[in-house]
Amino acid sequence: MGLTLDTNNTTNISNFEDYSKQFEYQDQHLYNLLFERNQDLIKSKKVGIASANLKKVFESTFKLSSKIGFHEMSLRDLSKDTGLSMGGLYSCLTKKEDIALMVLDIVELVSDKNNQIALEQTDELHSLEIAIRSYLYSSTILQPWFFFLYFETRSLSSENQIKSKNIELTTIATLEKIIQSGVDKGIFDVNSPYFVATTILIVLQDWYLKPWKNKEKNIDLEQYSKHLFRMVKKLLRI
Amino acid sequence: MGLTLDTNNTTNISNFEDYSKQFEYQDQHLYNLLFERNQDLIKSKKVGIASANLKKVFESTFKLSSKIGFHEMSLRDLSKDTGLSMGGLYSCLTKKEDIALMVLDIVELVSDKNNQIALEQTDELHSLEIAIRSYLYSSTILQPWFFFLYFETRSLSSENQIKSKNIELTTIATLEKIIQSGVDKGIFDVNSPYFVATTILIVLQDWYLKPWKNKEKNIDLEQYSKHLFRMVKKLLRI
DNA sequence: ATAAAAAACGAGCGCTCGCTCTATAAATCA
DNA sequence: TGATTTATAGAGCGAGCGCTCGTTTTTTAT
Repeated sequence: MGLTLDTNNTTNISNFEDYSKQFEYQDQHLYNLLFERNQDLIKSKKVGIASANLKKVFESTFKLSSKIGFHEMSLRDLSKDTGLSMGGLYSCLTKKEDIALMVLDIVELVSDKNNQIALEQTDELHSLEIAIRSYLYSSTILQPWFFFLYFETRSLSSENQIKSKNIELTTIATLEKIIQSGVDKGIFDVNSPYFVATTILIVLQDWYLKPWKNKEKNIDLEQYSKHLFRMVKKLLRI
Repeated sequence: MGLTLDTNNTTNISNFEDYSKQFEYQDQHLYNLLFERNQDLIKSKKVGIASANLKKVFESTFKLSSKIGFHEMSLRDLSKDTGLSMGGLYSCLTKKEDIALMVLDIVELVSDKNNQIALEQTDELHSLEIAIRSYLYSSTILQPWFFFLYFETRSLSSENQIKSKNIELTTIATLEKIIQSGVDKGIFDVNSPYFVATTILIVLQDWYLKPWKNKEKNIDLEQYSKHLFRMVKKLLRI
């Protein structure tokens, strides 16, 4: 806070490496942010200790729950894998569900930012490219977070399930809005902007939900991004 | 068995109503089939009683687990919702996981049949249309089954997780094979048959995974099917 | 060096889980 | 009708759950 350098809005989105360098929701920054945004849940006083523990908690949670699910992962499993005692765990949590809540918070934050960046552009095709890249890049860096939220939404309260669902609907609506704008200008030719928007989103999701599919086929991030953008242009008759 | 009339291979796939009439994996037939295929797990001797109980078990399981997840659904919840006692439940199960195993079995069976039908066709574009329709139609009738398997694969043993994953990979491979065949004949023009195949699959999955999205937008099965097929033609430059 | 504050520890609490098992009821057969 | 098989009931079992809390260890301030 205060010293963050990239409050300017010229987000570099042309390649993953540069994007990754200026992406603020990762590593130390991410866990410090979690500490700041959840001080009501966290007993620890010092940011350094709390965020080190949070780091362990999330890394182990993603590791364990990706195989067996969040509910099947016990806090004793988590304690063993993090190396923290039960007390240690509960110094940065008030209850198990808090883990899922914090994931929701971060994914929501990043998704909103992605949508916002896409809508700032003036050229519609470029806008779609920006949307695709920022979504792919951020969900690559935060893959376990996006994956977790998708599969564990049902572990949340119904209020928060709606919140999670709305992240998806908002992104579709953002894409649809851009496409519709291009249709209105006569740049795009498409029957159903909604169908194209929802298709883009699920292809974006497939990237972080089933990374093994692309690993098996040796498709890397840049190839995937180009495939998708080429597909979008076909669907929009560009 | 024996009296099933549609062992001929002229499966009617041109509209949902006709397809639904001759689709054998539903209602009484489905639960009788489950009884026959899992007699090692089922204590009940009489098919009528066993399949009536299985029907209750699966309907309640899908209802309860779709909201909170399979593992979070306790057998006491299930007992209450089905109206069966614990003993009644365990007359058609040997353990909770059996429910998930039987879902895997049915979805695998139906998916294999879908792939087989698609590969029987000679014309590639028609073949894709058949694949899309049969997948959409069957997953509409068995929506809770397909949905359950997708979200509860992680409740299965790692051996069965692989089985579940392979259903998906086999379907993609089937679609890719058809597309590649069309490319070889010069009918289709496409960069990556695999990418188109995987995109088709995830759009098919979106239909049964997020039915509320299409309900909200008043998109029915026929519209969805046409949208998807039109998209496929665009991607294949037809 | 000493006192105060913060963090880590982990046994243990109350409870719910999947599952079993015996007693009872219902259906089927002789 | 009586005998036998089949199905249902649901209390109870041990294990494991999320979470707490008195205690100990470590850090920080004086």
